[in-house]
Amino acid sequence: MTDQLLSIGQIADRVGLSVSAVRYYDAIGLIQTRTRVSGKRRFDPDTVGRVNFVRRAQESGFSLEEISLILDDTAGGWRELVGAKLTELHERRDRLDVMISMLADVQSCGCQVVAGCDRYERPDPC
Amino acid sequence: MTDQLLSIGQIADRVGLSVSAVRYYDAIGLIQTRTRVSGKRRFDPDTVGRVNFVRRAQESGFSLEEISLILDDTAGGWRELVGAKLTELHERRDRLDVMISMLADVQSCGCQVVAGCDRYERPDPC
DNA sequence: CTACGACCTCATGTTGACTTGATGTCAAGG
DNA sequence: CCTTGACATCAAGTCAACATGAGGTCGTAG
Repeated sequence: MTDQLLSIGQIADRVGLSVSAVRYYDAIGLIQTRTRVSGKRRFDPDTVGRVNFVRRAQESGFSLEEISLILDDTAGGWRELVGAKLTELHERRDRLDVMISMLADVQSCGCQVVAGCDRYERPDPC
Repeated sequence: MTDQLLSIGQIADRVGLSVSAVRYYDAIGLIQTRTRVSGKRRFDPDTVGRVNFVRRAQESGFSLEEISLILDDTAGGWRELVGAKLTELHERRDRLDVMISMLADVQSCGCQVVAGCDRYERPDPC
């Protein structure tokens, strides 16, 4: 066994990120280097889970700064933040639904070019 | 009546964008200046609808370049593009749902700090 | 001994979607 | 006639989230 600490390359591999991205996360304090072995970073294994969370949160539109706040806030303020974000995500999903049906609508019309089609504005046929 | 063409300021007001943003859209060919009156841009009124579409599409994660393609492609390729985007949007919505339930889950746990909570990784309680 | 691969730092480049600043033009109102 | 406000151009700045490149350090394999 290689000790349970992970190198930056191992972290990168396990989460599907580049080494430089992981280094960046470290630099901005999103993750923490547990210790160094002759200058090289060694991470706690649970960093993998943390970074995976980061990636999922990013996909949902959170900035790295927001994610940092949510993950590490110890004052309890994160609950409020998460609540606000949830509202935002619900709105986002609603808009996404609108967009989806609108696109589906546009796609199923007979128009040659979308710019000339009114389905992207009104619900009536072209 | 002021003639039906709109100034850049009027466009900006109606879509809730800055004048410089509209100018930018013009510069990259996303919208078109119909004509100029002593150097000043005059737009077709339907530009408003077009820009509104642009904003909505942006909210759903399209880049301006993609939006341009979708709006103006005359070769019919846009249908395919829109189809691909629809698939993408569905995936996005699914991930959003996952994220929403995960966040809701995390929020409703008793943890002091999210980083120490495992709900963002597994479905079991903290 | 040397080469290699993985790591290091620090500085700078990249992309998208704008914004900001400097400087100039133009028509209308007082 | 002069000022004002809306417009114009062009260059450069901004922000996030990295990527890239130069130059140096390690430990190990051959």
